[in-house]
Amino acid sequence: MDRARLDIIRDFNRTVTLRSGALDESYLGRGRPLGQARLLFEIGDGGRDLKDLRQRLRLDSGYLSRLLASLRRQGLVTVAAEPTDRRQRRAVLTDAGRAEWAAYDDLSDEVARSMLAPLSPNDGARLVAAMGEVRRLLAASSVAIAVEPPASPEARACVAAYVCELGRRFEEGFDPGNGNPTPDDDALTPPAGCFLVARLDGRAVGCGALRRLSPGIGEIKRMWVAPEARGLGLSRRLLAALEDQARDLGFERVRLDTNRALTEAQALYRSAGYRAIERFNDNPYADFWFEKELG
Amino acid sequence: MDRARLDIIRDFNRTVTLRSGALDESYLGRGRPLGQARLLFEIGDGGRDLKDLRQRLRLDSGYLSRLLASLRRQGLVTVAAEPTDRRQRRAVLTDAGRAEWAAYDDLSDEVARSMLAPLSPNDGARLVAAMGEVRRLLAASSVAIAVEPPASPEARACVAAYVCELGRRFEEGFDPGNGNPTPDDDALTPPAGCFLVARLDGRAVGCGALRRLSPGIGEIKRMWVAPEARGLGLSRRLLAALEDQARDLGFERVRLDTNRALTEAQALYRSAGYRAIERFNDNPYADFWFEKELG
DNA sequence: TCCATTCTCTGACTTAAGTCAGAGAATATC
DNA sequence: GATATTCTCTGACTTAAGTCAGAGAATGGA
Repeated sequence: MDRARLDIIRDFNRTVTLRSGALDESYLGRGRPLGQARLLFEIGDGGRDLKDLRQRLRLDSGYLSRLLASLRRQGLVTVAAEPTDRRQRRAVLTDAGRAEWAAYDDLSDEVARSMLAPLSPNDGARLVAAMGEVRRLLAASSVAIAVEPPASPEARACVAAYVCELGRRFEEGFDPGNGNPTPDDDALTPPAGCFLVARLDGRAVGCGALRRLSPGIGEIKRMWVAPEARGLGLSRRLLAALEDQARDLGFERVRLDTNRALTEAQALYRSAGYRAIERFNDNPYADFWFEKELG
Repeated sequence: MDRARLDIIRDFNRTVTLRSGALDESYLGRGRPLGQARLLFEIGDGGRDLKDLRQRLRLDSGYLSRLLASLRRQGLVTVAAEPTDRRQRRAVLTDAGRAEWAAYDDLSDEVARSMLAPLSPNDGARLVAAMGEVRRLLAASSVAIAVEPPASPEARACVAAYVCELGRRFEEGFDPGNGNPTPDDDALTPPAGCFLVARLDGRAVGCGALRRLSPGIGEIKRMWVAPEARGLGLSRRLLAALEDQARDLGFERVRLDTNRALTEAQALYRSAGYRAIERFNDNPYADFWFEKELG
């Protein structure tokens, strides 16, 4: 049973990498090594910071430098310092570079089209649907959730995005300083509490915090998932991970509050075994309060 | 609309090659270059002919030779001449080689497992289902159908498999020499007729023949799809390709006969627009006769 | 202001991967 | 029995890809 499933996945990995390797080969058709082609394509229409490129393509800085030099020699790219921070540099495509980019873009389309072409319309639609599903679920399965210091830049960015989103969604707006004191970093650091960050390929795409409310009771705060990572079942995993942390930190139950505008959050809490309780704080933005006994 | 579908496919290609690259990386973890690791894995438990290995992994013969030499130096592989044809050689794993093979096998399982692990049981099942579907449809889409000489070894092998299968499936057995004279190669070669072979990654997985029955009327024969390639919609594509060929060769209609045991073939012909007609030949194995007007 | 840090570049490497021509043995074909 | 063909191997290459140490400019913080 499990064997059969593993075999399907292994088969998939085998054949699909082979087929998708067709893209690499079509890229090579333009007479440029893959590394250069990928770099050119990644720089894209708007240009990109070298740091960004290095992270995305996982390149050694020396190697990137050399690849760029060769694209520059071909007249496809210019590199200039950022005005804001002149240590950083930014690669931008020239007109010739943009033309090459378009050619690679066309090749990508062609490969995609050639996968659909031999299939009946019905099978083609099934293929696209199945590919979308695989992509979505593989993305979901490669999200890693880990405890991180709440003061890290990524954690701060998540919280900022969270605050910004609440401001947009609450009817009454949201001012994080109003009434509900923001927990300081120590309160969100073990052993007092913790801060979880969910990462997809290194990029932070979600967070959640746990702090001590009173003896034996933890409070869950700052649960947030980036828009591009929604629909992956991530909030449910974050919630479960926070509950695991709460258990490890010795809490017997956890509480949380939420605003009436966040209907999907309420549904999540209910389906995860939370029950509505009386108001336990004076958060002016809270409309519902929940609690769960940890098993 | 089409744009959206292409983007899903491109997205899929991107992320999936990335994720399945995890397998390569895990292979590298055993301190051996990928080429060697893949070769070792491909030799497998029972050993493999070098020619076979070269085709599967698309290796230059010199390169293969060197890779094998290095595996031999590591004591993982022995290479010996085939007794039947002493130009050919066969690579076989030693005990140490088999142990390494098992280690790579475990790594493949582990990668597959790690894709399932973070998902809920429900999502895991959906992932496996979607992967199976993608694999199946990509295989279907990479089958190529082409006119080939009916005397080629691959064509002969297809016909032999076809004859063998009819022998198994007909209640009365099947003797290709009985009553129904087998068309000679010229009759299945343009401009008289043609022979189509369907190939999946170079391997012949199906065939179909067309010959002249009388002026303006062609006859379809020898339609066969290998068991491992069934369920890909291949027979429908073969039939359509034969009809295209018939049009090109100037036929106005095509006929065919079939045995009562081949129920799925009858269903195919009906759904492809064929109508039952009176007996038009004296094939002792035929129970039904069909005809289609070519548009 | 000084010092540590960040960011990019250069030089000097290593290694894997792959190509090509041709030699030599075994076999198939006429 | 001569000749062509098939199959593998060796030698001599090229190229891409990637690593590592360190230099040099710009910036941020004590």
